[in-house]
Amino acid sequence: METSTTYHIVESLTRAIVEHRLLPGSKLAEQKLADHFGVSRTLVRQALFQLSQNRLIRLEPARGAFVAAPSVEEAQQVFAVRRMLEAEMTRAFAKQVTPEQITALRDHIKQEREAVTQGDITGRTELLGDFHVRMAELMHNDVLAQVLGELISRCALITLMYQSRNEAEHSTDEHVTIVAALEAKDSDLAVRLMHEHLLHVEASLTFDRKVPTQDVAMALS
Amino acid sequence: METSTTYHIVESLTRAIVEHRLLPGSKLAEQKLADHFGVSRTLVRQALFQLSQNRLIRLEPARGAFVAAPSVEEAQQVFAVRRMLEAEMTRAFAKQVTPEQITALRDHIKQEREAVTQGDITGRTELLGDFHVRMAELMHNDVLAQVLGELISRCALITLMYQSRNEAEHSTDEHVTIVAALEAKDSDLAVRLMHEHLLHVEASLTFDRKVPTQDVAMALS
DNA sequence: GTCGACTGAAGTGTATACAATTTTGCTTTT
DNA sequence: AAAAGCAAAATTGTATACACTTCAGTCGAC
Repeated sequence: METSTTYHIVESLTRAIVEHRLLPGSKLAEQKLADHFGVSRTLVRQALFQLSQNRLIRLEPARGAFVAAPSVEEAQQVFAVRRMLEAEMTRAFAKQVTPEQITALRDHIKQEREAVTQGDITGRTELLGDFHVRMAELMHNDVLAQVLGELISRCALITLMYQSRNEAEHSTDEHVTIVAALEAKDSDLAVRLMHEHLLHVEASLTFDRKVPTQDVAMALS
Repeated sequence: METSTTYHIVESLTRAIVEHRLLPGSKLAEQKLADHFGVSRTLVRQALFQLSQNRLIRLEPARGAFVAAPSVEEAQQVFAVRRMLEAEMTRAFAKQVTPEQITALRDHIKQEREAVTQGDITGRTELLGDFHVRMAELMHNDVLAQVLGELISRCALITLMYQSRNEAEHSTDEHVTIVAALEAKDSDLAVRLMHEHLLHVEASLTFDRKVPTQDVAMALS
Protein backbone atom coordinates (compact mmCIF):
# COMPACT_ATOMS: atom_id res chain seq x y z
CA MET A 1 0.00 0.00 0.00
CA GLU A 2 0.91 3.63 0.05
CA THR A 3 3.42 5.08 2.51
CA SER A 4 5.43 8.14 1.52
CA THR A 5 2.80 10.84 0.94
CA THR A 6 0.61 9.76 3.84
CA TYR A 7 3.69 9.46 6.02
CA HIS A 8 4.67 13.02 5.19
CA ILE A 9 1.26 14.28 6.33
CA VAL A 10 1.48 12.25 9.52
CA GLU A 11 4.94 13.63 10.27
CA SER A 12 3.88 17.18 9.59
CA LEU A 13 0.81 16.98 11.78
CA THR A 14 2.73 15.17 14.51
CA ARG A 15 5.28 17.97 14.67
CA ALA A 16 2.53 20.59 14.72
CA ILE A 17 0.75 18.85 17.59
CA VAL A 18 3.87 18.09 19.57
CA GLU A 19 5.19 21.65 19.13
CA HIS A 20 1.85 22.98 20.31
CA ARG A 21 1.07 24.81 17.10
CA LEU A 22 -2.12 22.80 17.19
CA LEU A 23 -3.65 22.91 20.65
CA PRO A 24 -5.48 19.99 22.28
CA GLY A 25 -9.11 19.99 21.27
CA SER A 26 -8.55 21.70 17.93
CA LYS A 27 -10.70 20.44 15.10
CA LEU A 28 -8.83 18.96 12.15
CA ALA A 29 -11.15 19.40 9.16
CA GLU A 30 -10.31 17.02 6.35
CA GLN A 31 -10.84 19.39 3.44
CA LYS A 32 -8.74 22.15 5.00
CA LEU A 33 -5.88 19.74 5.58
CA ALA A 34 -6.28 18.39 2.05
CA ASP A 35 -6.05 21.91 0.60
CA HIS A 36 -3.05 22.72 2.78
CA PHE A 37 -1.12 19.64 1.71
CA GLY A 38 -2.35 19.78 -1.88
CA VAL A 39 -3.84 16.29 -1.84
CA SER A 40 -7.27 14.73 -1.71
CA ARG A 41 -9.24 13.91 1.42
CA THR A 42 -8.42 10.26 0.82
CA LEU A 43 -4.80 10.65 1.90
CA VAL A 44 -5.72 12.99 4.73
CA ARG A 45 -8.13 10.40 6.10
CA GLN A 46 -5.41 7.74 5.99
CA ALA A 47 -3.08 10.03 7.90
CA LEU A 48 -5.74 10.92 10.47
CA PHE A 49 -6.48 7.26 11.08
CA GLN A 50 -2.80 6.61 11.64
CA LEU A 51 -2.54 9.54 14.06
CA SER A 52 -5.52 8.20 15.98
CA GLN A 53 -3.64 4.93 16.47
CA ASN A 54 -0.76 6.95 17.92
CA ARG A 55 -3.23 8.59 20.29
CA LEU A 56 -2.25 12.03 19.06
CA ILE A 57 -5.77 12.71 17.85
CA ARG A 58 -9.13 11.16 18.58
CA LEU A 59 -11.76 10.41 15.95
CA GLU A 60 -15.43 10.93 16.73
CA PRO A 61 -17.87 9.22 14.36
CA ALA A 62 -19.45 11.67 11.91
CA ARG A 63 -17.91 14.55 13.86
CA GLY A 64 -14.32 14.51 12.79
CA ALA A 65 -10.80 14.53 14.19
CA PHE A 66 -9.62 16.50 17.22
CA VAL A 67 -6.19 16.97 18.72
CA ALA A 68 -6.04 14.74 21.78
CA ALA A 69 -6.07 16.13 25.29
CA PRO A 70 -4.52 13.23 27.17
CA SER A 71 -5.52 13.00 30.79
CA VAL A 72 -3.00 12.96 33.62
CA GLU A 73 -4.58 9.69 34.74
CA GLU A 74 -3.71 8.08 31.43
CA ALA A 75 -0.14 9.32 31.69
CA GLN A 76 0.09 7.81 35.18
CA GLN A 77 -1.10 4.47 33.81
CA VAL A 78 1.50 4.68 31.07
CA PHE A 79 4.21 5.32 33.64
CA ALA A 80 3.02 2.41 35.76
CA VAL A 81 3.43 0.15 32.72
CA ARG A 82 6.82 1.64 31.90
CA ARG A 83 8.08 1.00 35.42
CA MET A 84 7.01 -2.64 35.19
CA LEU A 85 8.54 -3.13 31.77
CA GLU A 86 11.72 -1.10 32.10
CA ALA A 87 12.70 -2.40 35.50
CA GLU A 88 12.93 -5.90 34.07
CA MET A 89 14.46 -4.65 30.85
CA THR A 90 17.22 -3.00 32.84
CA ARG A 91 17.83 -6.20 34.79
CA ALA A 92 18.13 -8.23 31.60
CA PHE A 93 20.33 -5.56 30.03
CA ALA A 94 22.76 -5.57 32.96
CA LYS A 95 23.16 -9.33 32.65
CA GLN A 96 24.37 -9.24 29.04
CA VAL A 97 25.91 -5.79 28.79
CA THR A 98 28.93 -5.22 26.53
CA PRO A 99 31.38 -2.30 26.41
CA GLU A 100 30.05 -1.33 22.97
CA GLN A 101 26.55 -0.95 24.41
CA ILE A 102 27.84 1.31 27.17
CA THR A 103 29.61 3.45 24.58
CA ALA A 104 26.45 3.70 22.50
CA LEU A 105 24.41 4.83 25.50
CA ARG A 106 27.04 7.40 26.49
CA ASP A 107 26.99 8.76 22.94
CA HIS A 108 23.28 9.14 23.20
CA ILE A 109 23.54 10.99 26.50
CA LYS A 110 25.95 13.39 24.87
CA GLN A 111 23.29 14.25 22.32
CA GLU A 112 20.79 14.78 25.11
CA ARG A 113 23.07 17.30 26.79
CA GLU A 114 23.51 19.24 23.58
CA ALA A 115 19.77 19.51 23.05
CA VAL A 116 19.23 20.61 26.66
CA THR A 117 21.93 23.29 26.57
CA GLN A 118 20.74 24.58 23.22
CA GLY A 119 17.18 24.91 24.49
CA ASP A 120 15.82 22.58 21.83
CA ILE A 121 12.68 21.59 23.70
CA THR A 122 11.16 19.22 21.17
CA GLY A 123 14.52 17.62 20.43
CA ARG A 124 15.41 17.12 24.06
CA THR A 125 12.06 15.51 24.88
CA GLU A 126 12.46 13.14 21.98
CA LEU A 127 16.03 12.27 22.92
CA LEU A 128 15.19 11.73 26.58
CA GLY A 129 12.58 9.21 25.51
CA ASP A 130 14.82 7.63 22.90
CA PHE A 131 17.38 6.76 25.56
CA HIS A 132 15.00 4.10 26.82
CA VAL A 133 14.18 2.87 23.32
CA ARG A 134 17.90 2.76 22.55
CA MET A 135 18.42 0.32 25.42
CA ALA A 136 15.76 -1.95 23.95
CA GLU A 137 17.36 -1.77 20.52
CA LEU A 138 20.77 -2.60 21.92
CA MET A 139 19.25 -5.76 23.39
CA HIS A 140 18.24 -6.77 19.84
CA ASN A 141 14.59 -7.10 20.79
CA ASP A 142 12.65 -5.21 18.12
CA VAL A 143 9.32 -5.95 19.74
CA LEU A 144 10.47 -4.50 23.04
CA ALA A 145 11.79 -1.41 21.29
CA GLN A 146 8.54 -0.91 19.46
CA VAL A 147 6.28 -1.41 22.47
CA LEU A 148 8.41 0.96 24.51
CA GLY A 149 8.44 3.49 21.70
CA GLU A 150 4.66 3.43 21.55
CA LEU A 151 4.35 3.87 25.28
CA ILE A 152 6.72 6.83 25.27
CA SER A 153 5.19 8.58 22.28
CA ARG A 154 1.80 7.95 23.83
CA CYS A 155 2.48 10.47 26.55
CA ALA A 156 4.81 12.67 24.54
CA LEU A 157 2.14 15.32 24.45
CA ILE A 158 1.84 15.39 28.23
CA THR A 159 5.57 15.20 28.74
CA LEU A 160 6.09 18.19 26.50
CA MET A 161 3.35 20.10 28.24
CA TYR A 162 4.78 19.85 31.68
CA GLN A 163 8.52 19.32 31.41
CA SER A 164 10.85 22.13 32.47
CA ARG A 165 14.48 22.58 31.56
CA ASN A 166 15.54 21.75 35.09
CA GLU A 167 13.77 18.44 34.92
CA ALA A 168 15.31 17.68 31.56
CA GLU A 169 18.80 18.18 33.03
CA HIS A 170 17.87 16.02 35.97
CA SER A 171 16.73 13.25 33.64
CA THR A 172 20.02 13.32 31.76
CA ASP A 173 21.93 13.11 35.04
CA GLU A 174 19.92 10.08 36.04
CA HIS A 175 20.63 8.46 32.67
CA VAL A 176 24.33 8.86 33.48
CA THR A 177 24.02 7.11 36.82
CA ILE A 178 22.00 4.30 35.26
CA VAL A 179 24.68 3.70 32.63
CA ALA A 180 27.33 3.71 35.34
CA ALA A 181 25.46 1.01 37.26
CA LEU A 182 25.07 -0.99 34.04
CA GLU A 183 28.79 -0.72 33.32
CA ALA A 184 29.50 -2.03 36.81
CA LYS A 185 27.06 -4.88 36.06
CA ASP A 186 25.29 -4.00 39.29
CA SER A 187 21.86 -5.06 38.05
CA ASP A 188 20.01 -4.47 41.33
CA LEU A 189 21.31 -0.91 41.52
CA ALA A 190 20.55 -0.26 37.86
CA VAL A 191 17.01 -1.54 38.28
CA ARG A 192 16.46 0.61 41.35
CA LEU A 193 17.85 3.70 39.63
CA MET A 194 15.67 3.15 36.57
CA HIS A 195 12.62 2.68 38.76
CA GLU A 196 13.32 5.86 40.68
CA HIS A 197 14.11 7.73 37.47
CA LEU A 198 10.68 6.91 36.07
CA LEU A 199 9.05 7.91 39.36
CA HIS A 200 10.84 11.26 39.20
CA VAL A 201 9.74 11.93 35.64
CA GLU A 202 6.16 11.08 36.48
CA ALA A 203 6.22 13.20 39.62
CA SER A 204 7.50 16.22 37.73
CA LEU A 205 4.56 15.93 35.37
CA THR A 206 1.79 15.69 37.91
CA PHE A 207 3.13 18.42 40.19
CA ASP A 208 2.41 21.59 38.28
CA ARG A 209 -0.55 20.40 36.28
CA LYS A 210 -1.94 23.25 34.22
CA VAL A 211 -5.24 21.56 33.46
CA PRO A 212 -7.11 24.83 32.86
CA THR A 213 -4.88 25.57 29.88
CA GLN A 214 -6.23 22.53 28.12
CA ASP A 215 -9.85 23.40 28.74
CA VAL A 216 -9.45 27.00 27.67
CA ALA A 217 -7.82 25.84 24.49
CA MET A 218 -10.69 23.49 23.86
CA ALA A 219 -13.26 26.23 24.43
CA LEU A 220 -11.49 28.65 22.08
CA SER A 221 -11.21 26.28 19.18
CA MET B 1 -15.13 8.49 11.67
CA GLU B 2 -16.63 5.21 10.68
CA THR B 3 -16.40 2.12 12.81
CA SER B 4 -19.17 -0.50 12.52
CA THR B 5 -18.93 -1.67 8.90
CA THR B 6 -15.15 -1.60 8.80
CA TYR B 7 -15.03 -3.29 12.18
CA HIS B 8 -17.21 -6.10 10.85
CA ILE B 9 -14.81 -6.71 7.99
CA VAL B 10 -11.85 -6.68 10.36
CA GLU B 11 -13.55 -9.18 12.66
CA SER B 12 -14.50 -11.45 9.82
CA LEU B 13 -11.01 -11.48 8.32
CA THR B 14 -9.43 -11.89 11.75
CA ARG B 15 -11.49 -15.01 12.40
CA ALA B 16 -10.66 -16.39 8.97
CA ILE B 17 -6.94 -15.85 9.51
CA VAL B 18 -6.90 -17.10 13.07
CA GLU B 19 -8.94 -20.17 12.16
CA HIS B 20 -6.51 -20.91 9.35
CA ARG B 21 -9.11 -20.62 6.64
CA LEU B 22 -6.72 -18.08 5.16
CA LEU B 23 -3.20 -19.43 5.20
CA PRO B 24 -0.10 -17.30 5.83
CA GLY B 25 1.12 -15.74 2.61
CA SER B 26 -2.30 -15.69 0.94
CA LYS B 27 -3.01 -12.65 -1.17
CA LEU B 28 -5.97 -10.54 -0.08
CA ALA B 29 -7.18 -8.77 -3.22
CA GLU B 30 -9.19 -5.66 -2.44
CA GLN B 31 -11.87 -6.04 -5.11
CA LYS B 32 -12.56 -9.68 -4.25
CA LEU B 33 -13.00 -8.80 -0.60
CA ALA B 34 -15.18 -5.84 -1.55
CA ASP B 35 -17.43 -8.07 -3.66
CA HIS B 36 -17.59 -10.68 -0.90
CA PHE B 37 -18.63 -8.17 1.75
CA GLY B 38 -20.82 -6.18 -0.63
CA VAL B 39 -19.02 -2.89 -0.02
CA SER B 40 -16.60 -0.69 -1.91
CA ARG B 41 -12.83 -0.99 -1.87
CA THR B 42 -12.72 2.08 0.36
CA LEU B 43 -13.95 0.17 3.40
CA VAL B 44 -11.87 -2.88 2.55
CA ARG B 45 -8.76 -0.73 2.46
CA GLN B 46 -9.57 0.74 5.86
CA ALA B 47 -10.00 -2.76 7.26
CA LEU B 48 -6.76 -3.99 5.70
CA PHE B 49 -4.85 -1.07 7.17
CA GLN B 50 -6.26 -1.86 10.59
CA LEU B 51 -5.32 -5.53 10.23
CA SER B 52 -1.79 -4.52 9.30
CA GLN B 53 -1.53 -2.61 12.57
CA ASN B 54 -2.56 -5.81 14.37
CA ARG B 55 0.24 -7.61 12.51
CA LEU B 56 -2.23 -10.12 11.10
CA ILE B 57 -1.43 -9.06 7.56
CA ARG B 58 1.42 -7.17 5.97
CA LEU B 59 1.00 -4.53 3.30
CA GLU B 60 3.48 -4.28 0.45
CA PRO B 61 3.44 -1.02 -1.51
CA ALA B 62 1.68 -1.37 -4.86
CA ARG B 63 1.58 -5.13 -4.39
CA GLY B 64 -1.23 -5.63 -1.95
CA ALA B 65 -2.06 -7.33 1.34
CA PHE B 66 -0.85 -10.77 2.42
CA VAL B 67 -1.69 -12.88 5.44
CA ALA B 68 1.25 -12.58 7.82
CA ALA B 69 3.63 -15.45 8.46
CA PRO B 70 5.02 -14.48 11.85
CA SER B 71 8.46 -15.85 12.55
CA VAL B 72 9.28 -17.91 15.60
CA GLU B 73 11.94 -15.33 16.44
CA GLU B 74 9.32 -12.62 16.66
CA ALA B 75 7.18 -14.79 18.91
CA GLN B 76 10.19 -15.34 21.16
CA GLN B 77 10.72 -11.59 21.41
CA VAL B 78 7.05 -11.11 22.26
CA PHE B 79 7.36 -13.69 25.03
CA ALA B 80 10.48 -12.02 26.38
CA VAL B 81 8.51 -8.77 26.67
CA ARG B 82 5.55 -10.54 28.23
CA ARG B 83 7.76 -12.11 30.88
CA MET B 84 9.19 -8.71 31.78
CA LEU B 85 5.82 -7.04 31.90
CA GLU B 86 3.72 -9.75 33.48
CA ALA B 87 6.17 -10.66 36.20
CA GLU B 88 5.90 -7.12 37.58
CA MET B 89 2.18 -6.99 36.89
CA THR B 90 1.73 -10.10 38.98
CA ARG B 91 3.77 -8.61 41.80
CA ALA B 92 1.68 -5.45 41.82
CA PHE B 93 -1.51 -7.48 41.58
CA ALA B 94 -0.62 -9.61 44.61
CA LYS B 95 -0.05 -6.48 46.69
CA GLN B 96 -3.56 -5.11 46.18
CA VAL B 97 -5.58 -8.25 45.56
CA THR B 98 -9.21 -8.45 46.75
CA PRO B 99 -11.49 -11.50 47.15
CA GLU B 100 -13.67 -10.20 44.30
CA GLN B 101 -10.70 -10.24 41.95
CA ILE B 102 -9.90 -13.83 42.89
CA THR B 103 -13.50 -14.78 42.19
CA ALA B 104 -13.40 -13.08 38.81
CA LEU B 105 -10.23 -14.92 37.82
CA ARG B 106 -11.66 -18.27 38.96
CA ASP B 107 -14.77 -17.60 36.87
CA HIS B 108 -12.57 -17.00 33.90
CA ILE B 109 -10.66 -20.24 34.46
CA LYS B 110 -13.97 -22.09 34.53
CA GLN B 111 -14.68 -20.77 31.03
CA GLU B 112 -11.23 -21.88 29.90
CA ARG B 113 -11.92 -25.44 31.07
CA GLU B 114 -15.21 -25.56 29.20
CA ALA B 115 -13.59 -24.45 25.97
CA VAL B 116 -10.79 -27.01 26.39
CA THR B 117 -13.13 -29.94 27.11
CA GLN B 118 -15.41 -28.99 24.24
CA GLY B 119 -12.52 -28.91 21.81
CA ASP B 120 -13.17 -25.27 20.90
CA ILE B 121 -9.67 -24.53 19.67
CA THR B 122 -10.12 -20.89 18.71
CA GLY B 123 -12.15 -20.15 21.83
CA ARG B 124 -9.66 -21.77 24.16
CA THR B 125 -6.70 -19.92 22.68
CA GLU B 126 -8.54 -16.64 23.05
CA LEU B 127 -9.57 -17.41 26.63
CA LEU B 128 -6.09 -18.54 27.65
CA GLY B 129 -4.75 -15.20 26.47
CA ASP B 130 -7.62 -13.24 27.99
CA PHE B 131 -6.74 -14.56 31.45
CA HIS B 132 -3.70 -12.33 31.40
CA VAL B 133 -5.59 -9.34 30.04
CA ARG B 134 -8.27 -9.93 32.67
CA MET B 135 -5.66 -9.47 35.39
CA ALA B 136 -4.67 -6.13 33.92
CA GLU B 137 -8.29 -5.02 33.73
CA LEU B 138 -8.90 -5.99 37.33
CA MET B 139 -6.01 -3.70 38.29
CA HIS B 140 -7.90 -0.83 36.65
CA ASN B 141 -5.02 0.00 34.36
CA ASP B 142 -6.52 0.31 30.89
CA VAL B 143 -3.18 1.06 29.28
CA LEU B 144 -1.66 -2.10 30.72
CA ALA B 145 -4.64 -4.14 29.55
CA GLN B 146 -4.37 -2.72 26.07
CA VAL B 147 -0.61 -3.19 25.72
CA LEU B 148 -0.89 -6.74 26.97
CA GLY B 149 -3.81 -7.44 24.65
CA GLU B 150 -1.78 -6.25 21.69
CA LEU B 151 1.19 -8.38 22.66
CA ILE B 152 -0.96 -11.46 23.01
CA SER B 153 -2.93 -11.00 19.81
CA ARG B 154 0.35 -10.28 18.09
CA CYS B 155 1.42 -13.89 18.40
CA ALA B 156 -2.10 -15.34 18.33
CA LEU B 157 -1.37 -16.73 14.90
CA ILE B 158 1.71 -18.56 16.10
CA THR B 159 0.07 -19.73 19.29
CA LEU B 160 -2.78 -21.23 17.33
CA MET B 161 -0.41 -22.85 14.92
CA TYR B 162 1.52 -24.78 17.48
CA GLN B 163 -0.67 -25.29 20.54
CA SER B 164 -1.94 -28.77 21.33
CA ARG B 165 -4.84 -29.72 23.57
CA ASN B 166 -2.45 -31.08 26.17
CA GLU B 167 -0.66 -27.79 26.40
CA ALA B 168 -3.94 -25.92 26.70
CA GLU B 169 -4.91 -28.06 29.70
CA HIS B 170 -1.49 -27.48 31.20
CA SER B 171 -1.90 -23.72 30.80
CA THR B 172 -5.23 -23.76 32.61
CA ASP B 173 -3.71 -25.76 35.44
CA GLU B 174 -0.96 -23.19 35.78
CA HIS B 175 -3.52 -20.41 35.86
CA VAL B 176 -5.10 -22.17 38.82
CA THR B 177 -1.83 -22.30 40.74
CA ILE B 178 -1.13 -18.64 39.98
CA VAL B 179 -4.52 -17.61 41.34
CA ALA B 180 -3.91 -19.70 44.44
CA ALA B 181 -0.63 -17.89 45.07
CA LEU B 182 -2.35 -14.56 44.54
CA GLU B 183 -5.08 -15.48 47.00
CA ALA B 184 -2.41 -16.32 49.58
CA LYS B 185 -0.83 -12.95 48.80
CA ASP B 186 2.45 -14.75 48.22
CA SER B 187 3.72 -12.31 45.63
CA ASP B 188 7.15 -13.90 45.17
CA LEU B 189 5.58 -17.27 44.47
CA ALA B 190 2.97 -15.78 42.13
CA VAL B 191 5.65 -13.95 40.18
CA ARG B 192 7.76 -17.09 39.89
CA LEU B 193 4.79 -19.16 38.76
CA MET B 194 3.79 -16.58 36.16
CA HIS B 195 7.34 -16.42 34.87
CA GLU B 196 7.55 -20.19 34.55
CA HIS B 197 4.10 -20.34 33.01
CA LEU B 198 5.16 -18.02 30.21
CA LEU B 199 8.37 -20.00 29.71
CA HIS B 200 6.31 -23.18 29.37
CA VAL B 201 3.97 -21.66 26.81
CA GLU B 202 6.88 -20.37 24.78
CA ALA B 203 8.71 -23.69 25.00
CA SER B 204 5.65 -25.59 23.76
CA LEU B 205 5.59 -23.35 20.70
CA THR B 206 9.22 -23.67 19.70
CA PHE B 207 9.52 -27.40 20.33
CA ASP B 208 7.57 -28.87 17.46
CA ARG B 209 8.07 -26.07 15.00
CA LYS B 210 6.50 -26.98 11.70
CA VAL B 211 8.25 -24.28 9.77
CA PRO B 212 8.01 -26.14 6.45
CA THR B 213 4.20 -26.00 6.65
CA GLN B 214 4.35 -22.23 6.49
CA ASP B 215 6.68 -22.15 3.56
CA VAL B 216 4.73 -24.69 1.59
CA ALA B 217 1.58 -22.73 2.15
CA MET B 218 3.32 -19.59 0.99
CA ALA B 219 4.70 -21.31 -2.07
CA LEU B 220 1.34 -22.79 -3.06
CA SER B 221 -0.67 -19.63 -2.68
C1' DG C 1 -36.93 37.33 26.25
C1' DT C 2 -36.05 32.49 26.00
C1' DC C 3 -36.65 28.11 24.19
C1' DG C 4 -37.47 25.09 20.35
C1' DA C 5 -38.09 23.70 15.56
C1' DC C 6 -36.71 24.45 10.81
C1' DT C 7 -33.50 25.38 6.99
C1' DG C 8 -29.20 25.84 4.68
C1' DA C 9 -24.27 25.33 4.98
C1' DA C 10 -20.46 22.59 6.19
C1' DG C 11 -18.37 18.22 7.01
C1' DT C 12 -18.00 13.30 7.23
C1' DG C 13 -18.96 8.43 5.15
C1' DT C 14 -19.07 5.61 1.10
C1' DA C 15 -18.91 4.62 -3.74
C1' DT C 16 -17.05 5.22 -8.12
C1' DA C 17 -13.89 6.90 -11.69
C1' DC C 18 -9.41 7.52 -13.31
C1' DA C 19 -4.18 7.14 -13.17
C1' DA C 20 -0.12 4.48 -12.28
C1' DT C 21 1.97 0.24 -11.26
C1' DT C 22 2.46 -4.61 -11.30
C1' DT C 23 1.53 -9.07 -13.10
C1' DT C 24 0.81 -12.33 -16.75
C1' DG C 25 1.05 -14.61 -20.97
C1' DC C 26 2.56 -14.46 -25.57
C1' DT C 27 5.87 -13.54 -28.94
C1' DT C 28 10.42 -13.24 -30.50
C1' DT C 29 15.21 -14.11 -30.40
C1' DT C 30 19.30 -16.68 -29.53
C1' DA D 1 14.00 -25.00 -25.59
C1' DA D 2 15.06 -21.18 -22.49
C1' DA D 3 15.29 -16.38 -21.80
C1' DA D 4 14.19 -11.72 -22.74
C1' DG D 5 10.94 -8.27 -24.17
C1' DC D 6 6.54 -6.43 -24.91
C1' DA D 7 1.59 -5.65 -24.59
C1' DA D 8 -2.80 -6.50 -22.39
C1' DA D 9 -5.14 -7.46 -18.15
C1' DA D 10 -5.51 -7.06 -13.44
C1' DT D 11 -4.59 -4.55 -9.20
C1' DT D 12 -3.31 -0.83 -6.35
C1' DG D 13 -3.08 4.40 -5.47
C1' DT D 14 -5.43 8.77 -5.65
C1' DA D 15 -9.06 11.95 -6.76
C1' DT D 16 -13.70 13.11 -7.18
C1' DA D 17 -18.74 12.68 -6.75
C1' DC D 18 -22.70 11.94 -4.08
C1' DA D 19 -25.41 10.69 0.18
C1' DC D 20 -26.12 11.45 4.86
C1' DT D 21 -25.17 13.53 9.34
C1' DT D 22 -24.06 17.35 12.13
C1' DC D 23 -23.92 22.20 13.16
C1' DA D 24 -25.29 27.23 12.99
C1' DG D 25 -28.39 30.69 12.52
C1' DT D 26 -32.94 32.35 11.99
C1' DC D 27 -37.62 32.51 12.55
C1' DG D 28 -41.65 31.70 15.19
C1' DA D 29 -44.27 30.32 19.38
C1' DC D 30 -45.04 30.78 24.11
